[in-house]
Amino acid sequence: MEILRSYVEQILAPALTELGVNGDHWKAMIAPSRERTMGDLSLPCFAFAKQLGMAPNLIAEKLQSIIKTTEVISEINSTSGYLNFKISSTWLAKFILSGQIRVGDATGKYPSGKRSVLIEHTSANPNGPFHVGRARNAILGDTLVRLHRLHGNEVRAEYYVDDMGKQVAVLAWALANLSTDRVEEILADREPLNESWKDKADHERVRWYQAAQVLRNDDEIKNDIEREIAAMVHASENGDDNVLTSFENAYQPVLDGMLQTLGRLGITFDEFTRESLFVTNGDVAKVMRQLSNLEIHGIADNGAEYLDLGARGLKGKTEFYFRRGDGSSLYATRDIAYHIWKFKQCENLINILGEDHKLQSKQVSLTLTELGYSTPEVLFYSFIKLPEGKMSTRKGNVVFMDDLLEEAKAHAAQVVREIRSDYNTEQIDEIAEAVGTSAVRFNIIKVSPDKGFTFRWEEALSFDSDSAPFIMYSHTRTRSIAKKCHDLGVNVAQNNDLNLSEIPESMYELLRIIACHNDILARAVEQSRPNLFANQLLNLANYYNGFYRDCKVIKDGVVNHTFFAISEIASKLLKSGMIGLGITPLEQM
RNA sequence: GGCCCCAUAGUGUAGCUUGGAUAUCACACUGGUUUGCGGAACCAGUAACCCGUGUUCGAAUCGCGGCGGGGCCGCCA
Repeated sequence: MEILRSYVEQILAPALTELGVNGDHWKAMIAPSRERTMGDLSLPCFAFAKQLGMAPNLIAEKLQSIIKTTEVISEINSTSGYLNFKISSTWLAKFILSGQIRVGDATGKYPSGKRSVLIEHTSANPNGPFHVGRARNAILGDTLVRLHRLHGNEVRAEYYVDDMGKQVAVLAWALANLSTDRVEEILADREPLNESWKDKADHERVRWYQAAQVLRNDDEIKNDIEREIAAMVHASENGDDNVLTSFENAYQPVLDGMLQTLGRLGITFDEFTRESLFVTNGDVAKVMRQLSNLEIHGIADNGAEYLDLGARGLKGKTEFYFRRGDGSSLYATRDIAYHIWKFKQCENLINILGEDHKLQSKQVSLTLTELGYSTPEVLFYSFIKLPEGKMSTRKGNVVFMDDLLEEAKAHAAQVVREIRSDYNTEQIDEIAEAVGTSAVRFNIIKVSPDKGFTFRWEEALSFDSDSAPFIMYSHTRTRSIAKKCHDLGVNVAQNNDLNLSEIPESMYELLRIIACHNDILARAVEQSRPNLFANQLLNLANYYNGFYRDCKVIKDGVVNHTFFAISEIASKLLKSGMIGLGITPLEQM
């Protein structure tokens, strides 16, 4: 609870001086109390023991006896070497009711101009539909975009489109050379295309991609195919317009289909940047010339060039190749050109990458440093597995995001139908869509990014626990109460009608969690850990429910203005926080 | 084989940077309350620091060594 910090320091300073503690290094030691019942901020006294020749618990007790409570700090206690400070409920209520807690807006309407960041996320190869593993990137990335905006940062969300290279070439080759019948013949032993997606290009065209992958393993013809594909790749890397156009015709409908899926999850981008740009505009050639002049530069027998990053602390395989023997560039080389370009757009970069990109990302960063540029922050995430092993678009053992969203929606509709028999089909459909997509997002962001997990249908479709629907329901309840107040002719709580003489425990608890709300948001943003804020929103919803139980906003047809004002503040924080996580706030559900 | 990441109750998670309280919070589970300003609610209880070792008055936290899970080690992307 950072709002309390300066007040604690203020009363602590003279007391510590009196005891004989000099300097202000103790300020850094003040930390949130471990348990809420003890206090809000605590000072561990162990570090003073040696200097003062006193036991820590005696120091804490001594300090407690010296320090007097204030209007802000209503309780000071000492337990086993800790001095605990608890915030005054009355002061806190006044503070919060005076509107001093920033609500924020995750859609970016009210940037504070604090910081401007360019977040690149997703950037999936446009060769097939999203499966839940690939979608972790998009969901984490988009949530980070939203949380930065909620925090007040200006954000540009960017998708780097891989419009050249082998994966796209394979797709283009297949579409040009294989008939529909031929594709189905090759994939005869696999699951057929799900009828629901037969007009969605990402689902449709991935079969061409998969069929081509099968043929590339066929000993009789693979050499011919490989030669044709290599020629296309080579041409694309030299900026051949015809080939790049054929690539675009192949992948763009696929990308559109993929973006349609993301759109359903509320994920959009401000900018799409194509990899080929840096080949055609000469940036890549320029970067390669610069790299060739570096001290750590080396040349292989066939003319391929690399940097020896071992000289810069890289362990394991230290040669980082940036130019092939035939003079063409590699993916990482183009990525360096892309980063240099990104730094011209914005000085703070964040990338969201799968853990398989760790080495690559390290190589890019070391090289950028070598060239005198700064480096991006990177959020790495582990993969989502299936109980039977890892997912692979190539092999076809995946759970498609489109299928998951449909299942989640169907499940949500079933629950709503049971609970709200009076809703019509249209209402149920709208609620089910919001609940289904929100639940899917939340189940992914509540897990720490660096931990892998196994996808289970049962868990993905579970709404009854620590889930988005729980938060959504609390928010809906706040709206329902506000509507009732409105019906009673009370639209806004009257400030002069507030009564703070008696503050119930559960209201105090809600106020305390509200007071920490933006501390948690700041930490989630600074450390790129959306799961921290997901947990905060769950807590907020929980404490609101406790408040709701004990503090009746409307009793016997009369509105309690104090409770109503608190309820409305919680409602706003819930709503802005939900949008920050990509959960859809509803008026009724 | 080499390098990197992860490991806290049944599940998820905080704490680890800067060692110090009875290890946080939520869900699940068990028991209870309650017919509600929306019960998708509330209250209570059970339950965990991967193993070993070192440093220390004190280790979830720091060092070393293991086990387990994941990733990487292409002139692929």
